[in-house]
This record gives sequence, C-alpha cells and structure tokens, in this order.
Amino acid sequence: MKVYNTLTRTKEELKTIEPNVVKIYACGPTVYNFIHIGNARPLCVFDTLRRYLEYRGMNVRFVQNFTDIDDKIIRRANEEGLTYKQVSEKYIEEFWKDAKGMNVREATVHPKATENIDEIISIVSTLIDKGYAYAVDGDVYFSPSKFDEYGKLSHQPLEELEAGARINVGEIKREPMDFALWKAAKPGEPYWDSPWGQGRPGWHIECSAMVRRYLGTTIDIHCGGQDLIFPHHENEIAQSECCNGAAFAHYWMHNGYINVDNVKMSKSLGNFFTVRDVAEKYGYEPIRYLMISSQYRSPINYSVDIIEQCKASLERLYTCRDNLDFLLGSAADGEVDADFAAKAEAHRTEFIEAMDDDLNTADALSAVFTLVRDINTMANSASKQTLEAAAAIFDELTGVLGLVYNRKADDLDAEIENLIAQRAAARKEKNWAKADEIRDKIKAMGIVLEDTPQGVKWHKE
RNA sequence: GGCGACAUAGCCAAGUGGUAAGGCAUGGGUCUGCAAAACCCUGAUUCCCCGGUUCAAAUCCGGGUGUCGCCUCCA
Repeated sequence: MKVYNTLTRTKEELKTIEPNVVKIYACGPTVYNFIHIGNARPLCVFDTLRRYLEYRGMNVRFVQNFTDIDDKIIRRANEEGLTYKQVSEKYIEEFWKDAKGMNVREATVHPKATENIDEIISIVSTLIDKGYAYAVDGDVYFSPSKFDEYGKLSHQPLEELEAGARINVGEIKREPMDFALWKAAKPGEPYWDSPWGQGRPGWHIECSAMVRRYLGTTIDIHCGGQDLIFPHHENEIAQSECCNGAAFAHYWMHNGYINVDNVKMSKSLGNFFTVRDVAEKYGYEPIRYLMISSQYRSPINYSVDIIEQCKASLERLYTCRDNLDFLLGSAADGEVDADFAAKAEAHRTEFIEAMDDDLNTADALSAVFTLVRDINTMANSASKQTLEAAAAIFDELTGVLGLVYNRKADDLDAEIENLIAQRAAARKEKNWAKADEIRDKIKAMGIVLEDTPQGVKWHKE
C-alpha cells in the first residue's frame, strides 16, 4: 500500500517496522464538548485505514488518546460547576455515542492524558537532563532552537516560524518558540505532584508519552488533521526524538478540513455543526459516507444539499442489500453464477487497487457501486448460492469502508406487519381504495414499502 | 512576508502522458393496478485562462486568474 507522507511530501510504499504489524497513533479529541463534523473526519478516515489494513491481513495496533485535561476542559468545568473529571467523562460518553453511530470501532487502546502523568514526568525529566528543556517557576519549557531538525514536518525553518510568534505578557519563557511541557498549577486548578512542583502537563507532551508507553519509541504511522501539523505534531517530534534519540514516526498522514460555506469550520469561528445535530436529522451513516466520498486529503465542503446526496447514495447501496436478503428467502438452489463471480472478483481487485493508492476511498466506492449494478441486474433470477456470494462480497467491501449494513437488525414492528397483511388482503379483493388507504397510513408512519414479485418488503425511511 | 492545497458536467467526485470512472439530481423508456424499486437510454467535442514540450496533455513545464488553509487554541 502507498501512503502520502507529510514528512517527505510524497506517496511512499508503506513499509512497517515489524512484518505484518502496523503501529498507528491518531490524535484524539479534547473532551470538553460534543464532537463536530470536523472531528468526525479523522475518526472515519483513520478507522477506514485501520479496517483496510486489517482486511489486508495486517495486525494493527491502533492507539487513539483522549485529551482529558486542558484549559478548555477546566473552563467548561468552572462554567458548569463540575469537576474537570466530570466534564471529560461526560463527553467521552457522548463521544462514544457518536463514534459508534458512525461505525467507528474502538481502538486497541484509548489512553487518557491523566492516566499517563508518570510517563509524562519521565519524558520531561529526561528532556531537562539532556538540556533540551528548562524549568522556571514551576513551568517547564522546551527549546526548539536546540533541535536542529525542528520544522521538518511543517517544512518551515525555525526563523520563519518565529516571525509569527511572540512572548505574551506574563510568560517567562526564554525564546518565542519555546513551548510548555509542564504548567504550574494556578489556584483552584487540578494538579499533579512533580519534581517542579504541583502542576499539569502541557498539550503536546501527552501524545509523546502515550505513543511511547503504548506503542514504543518508534511507530509506523501517526495521523491527525492537517491543522495539527504545526505546532502539535512538530512539537511531538521534537520532544520524542530529543528524549528517545530515535525516529518518532515513519509516516505522517493528515486529513483535510471540513469547510462550511467554503470557510474552515472551527470551534473558535462558531460555524460548526455537531455530529449529534446532523445525525438527528439525517442519521449517522450519511456522515460517514460523506467522509469517505472524497480522498481524505482534499477539503470537503459541508452543506445540507451534500449530506442529502450522501443519504440518497447510501440508499442505493442498502436497497441493493435489502433486496438480496429478501430474495434469499425464496431463491432456488443452484451453482454460483460464473459470470457474476468473475465480475465480483474484478470489482474486488478494483477496490483493492484504489485503497492501496493512498486510501482512495472515492475510487473504491466506485467499484462498490458498479458491483451493486451487477448484483441488481442478475439478482431477480439468481440462485440462492449466487445471492449468498453477492451478499458476501457486498458485506466484505462495504465493511472495509465502515458502511455496515444492519437494517435487518431493526425490530419488526408488529403493527406494520399487520397493516401490510391487511393491505395484501384488500389488494386480493381488488379493493384499491382500501389498499391505498392502508398504504398511506403505513407511509405516514415513516415506512417505505416496496412491492416485489415475491411480496411486500418494508423499511424505515 | 514564509509554506502549502485546490480549480473536472446542475451538484458531489475519481482520473498524473494515450483520447473523460462512479454517485446524486434531470428527461425518456421497460416493468407495474397506481406508485416505488430495478434495468436501459439521456449528459463535459472537453477538464479555470494563456502560452510551451510531445505523434499524443485534464494529466508535464512556464505565466496568469480565482478559492481556501497553516505560520495563534483547533481534526
């Protein structure tokens, strides 16, 4: 598989440290609020990466952290009269509702910053011992000027980066680019004991600590949003490489933004949509579909029109799968159709080629849709075995994309079944008025009916 | 000022030298009690503009124009 590496700005063949094992770290959310659709992108994209690597037989160690202590969480806690822990726990719970709705699987480990304070202190101490960091009045700062390779990820020389930086009033760091590894506790703030007094970790250091603890000093892939390239990821590299004396991550993958009205969506601009809000209106799956409908590095513009298109596209996919289940109920035994088997194999190959090329999910989806057309064309007259083969490859490919068909898991509503039976009776009597009346009643309940030669099927709108 | 991304049909979106995938929407048809669903047909003489390289360019080079982003918390 080839992946675009931000470090080298080229697509490179993915070569892992250990054969058949991939160590991936993805920066997770700061849990102080519901996640927004911008947060949903890396979740869906890198979950798809993980699913695909597993599909290709790799053993994936996938770590995604929760930043559960930081200024925003503390502020939120003060506003709501809660502890920082109550805030983070609440939003971690809400995170999981949204993540599971979008079929994002749990990572191998979901460490929290506050559970890794010892590891953080250990790294900070080492950095001070090696002369890369210094303590002042209970704070500890890292000096990028001591690290020759600083800027290698964002491809910016230190001098250029410095141009935009400045020392704010009250800050006691030596140079503008220095950043905090450890912050002394202010009155009323949560704190941990450390060699530099009571305080809490800075933002960047937690990732370095969790990477080392859960994956080791060098990992294969580190991923996150493009806006994390600088300063967050640049700083992680500096901390980890200075501390460990080893390469930090071989590949850096960064997803593009979600824009709204062509402008970057962000918490600070206030133009953001939460995943929850969108899901309540359109469901979770169209959100996932949107995230994989284009290549992960290009920007996506969110709008109501677009999410509705996604919903409609998804409908085509799931209607096909519905139909297979339905036809399987009455199909006759027979051989797997050779013509279909060959087409399915060709589509699988197209799918894999697309995904191998830097996770080209848009192209992979195209292979899925042509598979769907081939299935639809042959399904009505196919044998049971052919239908089973079709369902299997459909589930295989959509499963890799995290579009998980689960419509049949819906509880069958006895009332609807009953109405359908009544309608069938009315139709048998050719009492069309009554049949239509019942049909409208069912429709009003948000149920879509489909008449097929084999009988009536239904599903929720 | 430094660094970077993008510009393909009404909309979304693949395609990095060989003559424009796929989806949504639209219109026509087959099927159907009607309607869905499904299937078939319907779309870019052309890929922001201007030059250049080449037998051949959406794809490479040069120059424009436009949009967006990072350099400050942010996925």
